[in-house]
Amino acid sequence: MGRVTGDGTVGKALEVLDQVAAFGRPVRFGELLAQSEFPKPTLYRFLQTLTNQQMLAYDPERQTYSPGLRLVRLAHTAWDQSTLAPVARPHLDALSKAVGETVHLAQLDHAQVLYIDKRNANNPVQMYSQAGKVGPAYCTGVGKVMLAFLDEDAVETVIEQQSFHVFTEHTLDSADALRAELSDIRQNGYGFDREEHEPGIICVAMPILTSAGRVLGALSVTSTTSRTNLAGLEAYVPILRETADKITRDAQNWSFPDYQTKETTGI
Amino acid sequence: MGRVTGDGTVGKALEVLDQVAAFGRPVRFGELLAQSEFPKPTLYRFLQTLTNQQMLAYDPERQTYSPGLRLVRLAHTAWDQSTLAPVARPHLDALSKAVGETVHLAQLDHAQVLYIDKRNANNPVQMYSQAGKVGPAYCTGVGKVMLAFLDEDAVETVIEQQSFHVFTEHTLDSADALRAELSDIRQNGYGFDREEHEPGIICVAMPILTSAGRVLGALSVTSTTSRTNLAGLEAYVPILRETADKITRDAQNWSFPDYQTKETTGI
DNA sequence: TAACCAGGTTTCATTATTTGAAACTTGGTT
DNA sequence: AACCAAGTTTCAAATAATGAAACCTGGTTA
Repeated sequence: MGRVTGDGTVGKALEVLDQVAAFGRPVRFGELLAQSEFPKPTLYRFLQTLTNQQMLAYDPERQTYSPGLRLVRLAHTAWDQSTLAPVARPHLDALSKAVGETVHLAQLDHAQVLYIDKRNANNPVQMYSQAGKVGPAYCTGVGKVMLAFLDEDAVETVIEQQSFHVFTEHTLDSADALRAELSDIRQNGYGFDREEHEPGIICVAMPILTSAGRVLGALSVTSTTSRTNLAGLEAYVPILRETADKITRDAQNWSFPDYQTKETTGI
Repeated sequence: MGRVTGDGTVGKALEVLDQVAAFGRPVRFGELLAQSEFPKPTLYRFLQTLTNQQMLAYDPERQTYSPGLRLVRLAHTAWDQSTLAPVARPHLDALSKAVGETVHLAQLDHAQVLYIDKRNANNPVQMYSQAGKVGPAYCTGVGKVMLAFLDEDAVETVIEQQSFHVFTEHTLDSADALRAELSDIRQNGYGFDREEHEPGIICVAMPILTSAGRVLGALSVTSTTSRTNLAGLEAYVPILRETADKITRDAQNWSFPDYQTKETTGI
């Protein structure tokens, strides 16, 4: 009965779009209907509209829907305009060259980590495969360092939304464990992923903050337990900090909020 | 009065989204209003809804809208599911290594070229910067080879939509010039960009076709007139053809339409 | 200080669109 | 030939979108 989506028709249509994307593979009308809150003709019309609008692609051969090319076009602008990526790019390149390990740039989106850019030391390139990918905040290096520097009520809101799904034996599995970890991170100024998300995978992560202390994003250097250990990764902290500082500075000169106050903007 | 967008409210909202993206920079309400066909409160509400839905990001400091992070998330799925990129990736890597020049993968979207992936020989990575970018079909190598292998009525539809803006002294500036060029390309099986889009920039391009001859996309190797010439680029035709064939084959094994007939799918 | 103004936001009766139960098609199967 | 699952269309009722006008609000000018 009550409102389900908010934001009227547009919100509902976008919910359908998310639903299609969530399948992660081309999906049939019936499959969507089975788990849709919308009645048949309503869902049908949304799919038609979204397909018309190229937000979905329809394969008539297989009668399946997938996210459409218009999203790729739009995301190009979004990535270039609403993320740290363009500002961070040269610094990420330099960091990658210096450390010779996989490097990530991430931002917080809702209560999740959104990967924005990546440098893969060994087989270079790859990437869109990673950019746009989302991951859990409570068990990744970048996620935890971003949470650590949110203000107190924001962090609680985000903590409530974590699933605390246990991926490995090291995964933090409760809000309290996470709070303790965040407190440590605030002390140190950086954090680790101690095989919390994937066995054998470890990383050091550094937040990117504005001069006012607001969280912009995070950087990390990732490796494996077979190649190094946490102490080894900790050696990257200075260069990570420098890189983060440079990104902060460039973001300031570019156009990020929280920077140019009314006074400096004025005239 | 008459319908403007089709697709009702959702179509209108997406039109606003496009309008914001088209600015290519954070944009204020007033600027949008000035060139919007919607009255003030209507535009206002669309912006609110889209912002709510994270399709737009609002910067309260500067009172500006930009495309939002939700697009980046959604595009990740779209790129991975509705483009040739995941199938082509290893072949593009190999091609890039072999030729040591910049390599592009593109698809046709509306009447435009949509760049899907890229390998930059010298400074590797970059990319999302390119992936999602659109370009003209009538004056790029990838654009022309894709047009050349469309069926006759499809190609005419697309030709009608070309702007024939003159970028350089070599730009094809009429439908007839383009038709002649496409005919040549059909003969050869591949095409060139002879500094038609940017002075000094040349490329060889190869279409990627299904076994039934339908256009899936195109590959190109790009260089500069200071480093090589068309004859030099033509040497890459064999490896381009091989690469395109491999992509065709893999696309077949993966899941592209026009391939698995009811018989092979059915059991 | 007061009047003014541009840019942005809200109201609310009118209008147009969305909604979904039910009926209908279609292609494939018993 | 009857049946069935999956997808598509209809149409009156319910709902949401619309936009002219009024209203804020912070900054600027007289």
